[in-house]
Parts: sequence; structure tokens; C-alpha cells
Amino acid sequence: MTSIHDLARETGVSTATVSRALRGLPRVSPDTRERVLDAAVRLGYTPSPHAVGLASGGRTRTIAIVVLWVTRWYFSTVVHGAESLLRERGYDVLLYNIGGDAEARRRVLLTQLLTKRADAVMVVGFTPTPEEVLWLGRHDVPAVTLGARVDEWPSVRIDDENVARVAVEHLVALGHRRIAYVGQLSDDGLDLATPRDRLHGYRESLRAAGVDPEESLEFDGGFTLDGGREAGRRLLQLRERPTAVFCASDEMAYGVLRSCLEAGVDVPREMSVIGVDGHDMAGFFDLTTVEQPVEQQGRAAARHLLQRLDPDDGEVGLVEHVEVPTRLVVRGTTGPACA
Amino acid sequence: MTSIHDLARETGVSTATVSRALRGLPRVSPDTRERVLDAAVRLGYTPSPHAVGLASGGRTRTIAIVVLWVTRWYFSTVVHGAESLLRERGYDVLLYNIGGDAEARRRVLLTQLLTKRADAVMVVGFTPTPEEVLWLGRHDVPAVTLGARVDEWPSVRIDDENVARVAVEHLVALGHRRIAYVGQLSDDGLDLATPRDRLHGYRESLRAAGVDPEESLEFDGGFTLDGGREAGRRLLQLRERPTAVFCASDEMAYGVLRSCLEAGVDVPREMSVIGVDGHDMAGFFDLTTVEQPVEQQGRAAARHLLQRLDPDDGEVGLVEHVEVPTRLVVRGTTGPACA
DNA sequence: CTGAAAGCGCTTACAG
DNA sequence: CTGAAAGCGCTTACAG
Repeated sequence: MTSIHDLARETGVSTATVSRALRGLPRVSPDTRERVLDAAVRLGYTPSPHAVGLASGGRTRTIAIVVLWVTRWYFSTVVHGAESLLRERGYDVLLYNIGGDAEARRRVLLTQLLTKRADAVMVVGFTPTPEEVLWLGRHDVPAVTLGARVDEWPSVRIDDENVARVAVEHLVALGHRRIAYVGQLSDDGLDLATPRDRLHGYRESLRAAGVDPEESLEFDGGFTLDGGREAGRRLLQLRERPTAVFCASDEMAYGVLRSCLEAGVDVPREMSVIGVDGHDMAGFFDLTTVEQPVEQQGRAAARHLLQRLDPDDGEVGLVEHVEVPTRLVVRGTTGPACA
Repeated sequence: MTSIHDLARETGVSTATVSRALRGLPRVSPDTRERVLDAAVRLGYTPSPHAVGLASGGRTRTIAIVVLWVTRWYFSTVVHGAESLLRERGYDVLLYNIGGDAEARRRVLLTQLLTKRADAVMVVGFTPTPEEVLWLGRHDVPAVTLGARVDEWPSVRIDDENVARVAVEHLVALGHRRIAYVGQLSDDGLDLATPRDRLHGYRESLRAAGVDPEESLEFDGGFTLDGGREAGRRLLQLRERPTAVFCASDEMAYGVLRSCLEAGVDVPREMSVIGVDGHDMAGFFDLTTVEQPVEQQGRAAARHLLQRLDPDDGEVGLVEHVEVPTRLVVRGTTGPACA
């Protein structure tokens, strides 16, 4: 492990000068700088992050990404987008995959550990509690949320209510009036904004279309494939069957499509199905959906943090709430309502 | 940030004693220990990982996981399995998602950075080069591979040749003789063992069944859904159409299923399709497949590293190559060959 | 059982 | 432009 001392000895200057030369600080003669840089390359020098961190008050060039379930498309795609940008800029990513476990979440977010191991935190998919916001704020850890929002932190997300509105309006425009919802109705205390907002948007836009939302048309699909399939089964057994379903995620929509297939219900002639996400396989299933740019959201959130950490000259430190645009992609699973 | 000095002052002992008490080291009176521990809790003390790392020769309680594509099922599932165990044991996970980029891979694996930031490395899905093996070995970084193998490191994987054999034998037993392969034929220099071994196993087991492998029946599906779909299209246009396809991944199999559907080819009556993986959606597609336990492989690899890092008493340091068992799951996409 | 002191590899005022 | 020295928060022989 070659250290700064080796470079100092090799080049005949002090370690202070080596340090300055290495980091491109001013007040080093071009000649000295060059000799140091050259030695660094020759001896294969890399700074010890521990020493740097200790000496310079804790900067680690590491960013923590806290997700709920890495194995789910939205989360892994966010991680993919964020990680690539961060690595490009010389930051490493600490991944915390806390699942539905509230205890794990507390440990990760409320522990001093996090504040000492990462320069910043990206919270993906859930709303941090006031306590968590306060804690990280007090420890000066810049944070950003993705797919959720608190006033104190910048956020990157889509307008979930609007997404629901776009989906429902598409169905209404096709003549549907009896429109079911498959989403998530209970939460296990995780306080997920997305399912709540999409449900709300669904109800509101039904009302706007002059239709009274009925609770009997709202199903819990748990945001999973199998949950969607099960919800689809129940929905198809309704005495007064709806003619369309708005699914709050594409994966649940796949499940609903499957249950239609199994029940011999023709899509879209007898049942229109629309999802949300623009999931990998939406094209594959020929699913009409409202697409959101997930990888870009990951990158945008990363960019936010990078700006907070290494502010460029004129940069002002506003708390920005970015809502990225979504896009209705009409495919084969939605069609006109038959009388 | 309360430090070890605060605790020393608070309890009236030296920092050396505080350090020993905190870490459960012997030669501390029970009374002292208790007072220190108590103060630590009261003052909300957490050690600075930087200081610990620097002082104790670099241990970071961090493990690097290097994957090719986090967004793909196999990789995210491995990460999920490994991370949960590691976090339980107090280790953090640094995630490197290098994609197909050979340059990124070199930077990540061959840089001193990695050796200084992580106590160990888990390489997922590709074979490290001799140079990489040498480098990490020289820097004393314990490593393990997943889904690949080098002699110098322990590994956790399935027997990919055998997986292919099991799949092909299942088809042969159903009377199929003309069996196509959809996998990956070229590699972009990444040197991925999995596609190569599965292809090899496919050819060998055909030969064992007295069938000569034909290159015209081997298709490149790039291990993606769309690649599989495209391969399926081409395969169905063959003048002498095969009666079965062995797909080296479930996702490619979904693609093939889709192309059968589009071409009006009945599965399994006119075409049997079998995959590999036990992917999330295999049941959904009613796909016959050879399942591998991916989450468990992630956990097993993590366990290996933990053992290397904190060897229990009698533990011997053998380089273990673990092959986890796979399981043929017969569903609806394979059936008897019709004459 | 406990403490004084050196050291881990850097950064950062402070002099010069 | 450069260097000597202190300090970041711990751990670790070495004495006692």
C-alpha cells in the first residue's frame, strides 16, 4: 500500500505538498505537481478513503440508497440509473434493501452509522417520517426522496394522481363508465404515497366524469403479479362486471390479463385493462399503460445530491420538487366499451 | 458527534479502556464496562468507521458486490439474498453495477480503491480474469464468485452443464429428437461461463441421446425477452421445424412462447418449450423449467465471506466450490412429441 | 484491570 | 510555493 509518505520520499517534498499537488489545489509549482503526479502513477498510489474521511471531516464519497425491494422493477431500475451516474462521478453506492421491515428501516435511517458512512442519502419509494427527516437534517446529511415527497427534502417523482387521471380519462373517452381499480388498499404502516395517490386520482377522475366511485370496485392487488391475478379473478366474478380496469402497476395488470385469459374473457372486447409504469414487459403483453421514466428519475435524484455535495459556482440551494412527465402509451389491451 | 473521548470524560477512565470496554475485550472490570456501555447508550455513541478503519488496519465492515446488470432478475435476487444476511451481521454492501462495460469492470476490480473500501468482494455472473484474481489476492481481499468459477476462489453456483442435460433429457424422454437451443452464442469478450456451459451441456446430451447437434438449430437470444422472441420467430420459420426448444433462461423462453402464440403454433402440442431459472414469472407463464435457488446462492456466498472474515474457532480455510442443486419443474409448456 | 503514548494516512491552518 | 506540526477518532502494544 503506497502512501503519501512514499510519494513524499520519492519526490523529495513534504507530505503536505504531495497532498496539495494530488488534489489539484493551487499554490503548487507546475513542476512539483508534475513530479508528484508522475510518482503517484508509477507507484500505483490511491488514497485511503479512511484517512481522507477522518482528516477532512467525514466525507466518504459514498452515497446510501435505501430501497424497499431491490428485486422489483421500479427499484432496481432506479438503482441502475443512480449508480451509473454516481460511479461516473467517483461516488460509491451503499445499498440498503430494507423490505417491508419497519425495524430495519429505523436501524438504517436513524442510526449514526449511516450519517458517518455516507455523504448523502437517497430514499426510494417511501415517505420518511418526521423523526427521520429531523435526524438526518440535524446530522447534515443531504437527502432526496424518489417516488415520495417531504417538504424539507428535494424530491423526484411523477404526479401519481395525475397518472391515475390520465389512465381513467383514457378509459372514459373509450366509453367506459364502470371502471374497477386494482392497487393497494392497506399499507402495513409503511406509509407509501404512491398507492394512496393513485387511488385518490382514480376516484377523483371518476367523479369528474360524473361516475360515483364504488368501493366494491376497488381491489387490493398488493402491487404484485399474483395479487393482480387474484384481484382479476374476484373482479370477473362480480354480478355487475366492470368493462374496464385501471391497475396501479403494470405487473398487477399482467395478473389481471392472465385472469381474463383463464376466464375466457376477451381483452379488450369484454374488458379493457390499463396499467402504470412502462415496465419492461409492457410491450410484450401489448399492455396500454402510462409510462414513467424510471431510470432517468434515478439519475435526476443522483444529480441533485451531487449538486448539493459539490455545488458549482452560482448554484442556489433551493429545495426542488421535480415532477417528471409521464406518457400514455396506447396498445392493444384497451378498446371501446360495448353497450 | 460524541466520540470515545466524551465517553472517557463522562466515565472517568482512559480512552483505551473505553475502546476495550466497548468492544467486549477482556481485561476490563465488569463495573467499568457497564459504566462505559451505559454512557455510550446515553450519549448516543457510534464509532466512526473511518477512525476504526484507519486505526485497525483497514477493516471497513463493508462488502463489495459486483454485478453485471442489477435490473435483471438473477442479479437483483442475488443481491437481495446476500444483502439481507450481510446487513444482519452488521456489514454494509457497496454495489457496483458494471453492465457490459469491460472498462468499468477493470476500474472497479483492479483499482486499489476497492481493496481499501471493502473487506471482501463478491463477483456475480462473470469469470474474473487471472489479472483480477492475482490483484485481489495480492491485496488480501477475500473474494467469492457466484454463477462463475475460478480455482483460486470459493464459488457458489449451479452445474450449468447438468442443468442443460436435465432439460434436454426431459425433452428426449417426451420423444423429442429435433431440439433447438436458444441462448447466447457470442459474448463481447465478457467471458460468461453460464451461456457457454449450457450450450455445451445441450450438445453433449443430444449426442448422448444419439442425436447430432446442428448449428442451424442454435439461436442467439441474448438472454433477454426480446432476444428470445426474435430467436423464436426465426426458429419457427425453419423448413424442418424442431418440435422442442431448450431456452437457456426463462426470460428467453417467455419470448419464444410469445412468438409461438403470434405464429399460431400451439404449445406444447406443436412445440415444447423449456427454460432455466425458476424466474418469478415462470409459474405465471406455466413454463416448464429447471429451477435454481438464486436467493439462497446469494446468502451462501455471503456466508462464505463472513466465515473468511470472522473465522469461528475450528474453521479451516478450504477453497470450497459449492454446487447447489437444481430441480426440474414440469408445467404446461412441454409435452410429448407428435410423430 | 488500567493508562500514557504512538500510530493508522491523510488534511489543514500557520509560518515562512 | 513549501514545510513542520497538529489533529481527525480510533486501536494497540507496552508499562504498570
